[in-house]
Amino acid sequence: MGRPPCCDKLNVKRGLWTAAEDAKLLACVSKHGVGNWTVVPKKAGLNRCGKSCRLRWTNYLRPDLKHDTFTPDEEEHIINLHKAIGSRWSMIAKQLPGRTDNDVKNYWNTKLKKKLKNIGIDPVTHKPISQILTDFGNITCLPHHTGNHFEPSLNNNLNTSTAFIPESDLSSGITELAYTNMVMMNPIMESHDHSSTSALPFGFLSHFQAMKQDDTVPLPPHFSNEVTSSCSSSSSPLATDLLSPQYHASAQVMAPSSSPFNWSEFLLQDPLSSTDQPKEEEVFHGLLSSPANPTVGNGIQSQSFEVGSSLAINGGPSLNINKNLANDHIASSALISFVDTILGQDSEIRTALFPELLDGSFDY
DNA sequence: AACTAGAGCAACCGCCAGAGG
DNA sequence: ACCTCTGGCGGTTGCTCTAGT
Repeated sequence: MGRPPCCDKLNVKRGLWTAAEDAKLLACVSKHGVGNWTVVPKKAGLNRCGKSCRLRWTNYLRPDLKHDTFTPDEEEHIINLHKAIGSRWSMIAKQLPGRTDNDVKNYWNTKLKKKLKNIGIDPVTHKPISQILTDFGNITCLPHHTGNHFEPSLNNNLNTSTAFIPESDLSSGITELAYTNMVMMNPIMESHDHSSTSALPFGFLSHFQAMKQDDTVPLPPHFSNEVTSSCSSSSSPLATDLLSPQYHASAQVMAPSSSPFNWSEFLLQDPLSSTDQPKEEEVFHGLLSSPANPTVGNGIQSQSFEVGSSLAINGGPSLNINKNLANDHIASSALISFVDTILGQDSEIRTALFPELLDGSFDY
């Protein structure tokens, strides 16, 4: 048999912690340190699960935690890091001294997502919603029968995707379903002849739904709920997006200057620059090794992570993430090769998972 | 004053990888 | 080798507070 359980799960106290419990936990941790959380409740005289004690300590009682509101600098860090690595809250939190993953996650969900939506940026892809709409306009109307056929399950599966729909878009006649479909289909559609995608492929959607139900079937990166650009091409603007004047123009339009920093800066760049696409951890270490990143744990030597500082990734060319890429030749070259790589990988994934989509004989 | 809706956030849930018995 | 646990993580829930009516 395995280990004995750490506590009687049915009889431990749950819910909010009292001041007395906090004091006991603090006293215990200061006396014995943080090691084996399974014995902490017994040592501290608490009727709590060890897991609950660990959570309380790491999220609230740790002496190095900040409990004040996030600063604009911290906001910048979170947004930049989210754009780079997605919802890896623990990794993001490690870059913000005194903040926990829970803090960062809550702040993102309650404040930053809304802030981005309000200025027309999709908080998942960090792309301007106007661009998504433009792309949608290039796809001819979704047929009614398709909507009727898929609406319930699609809405069920993709509720979160519609969260960012600006009211103006809804009032202008774009339904949530259409919007959802648009966002869903856009990454795949945009690299194909738009004229051939006038109807949603039933086989494709059912394939998608089947994959959602079967964990053994790998989802293509497009369908990740929270997209991470370090491992997925979909969150990064495609080559045509990055290099087109419309992309830059729309980014400018969608980012008013009322914020303490320029929000449009979060739209245009991707930290990956090398043709040899670095692994996720390498990318993040590339971020950490920026010349200005404060030190945070794991033995990683770093200094303050300045948004706008150059990112030297994996020994490759530096990307200044705050400079306009249109004016940055080096960065543009790096991005082009990066995007080429991504497009190639994208194509492979599509061929593997949706051969019918790439087969000219496929009949919708 | 009472009610309601929304925001904020602490805590829980469930999954995973690695480790212990 | 197998089973079960721990620790860590991201996602979600539900309670509390506050502002608006």
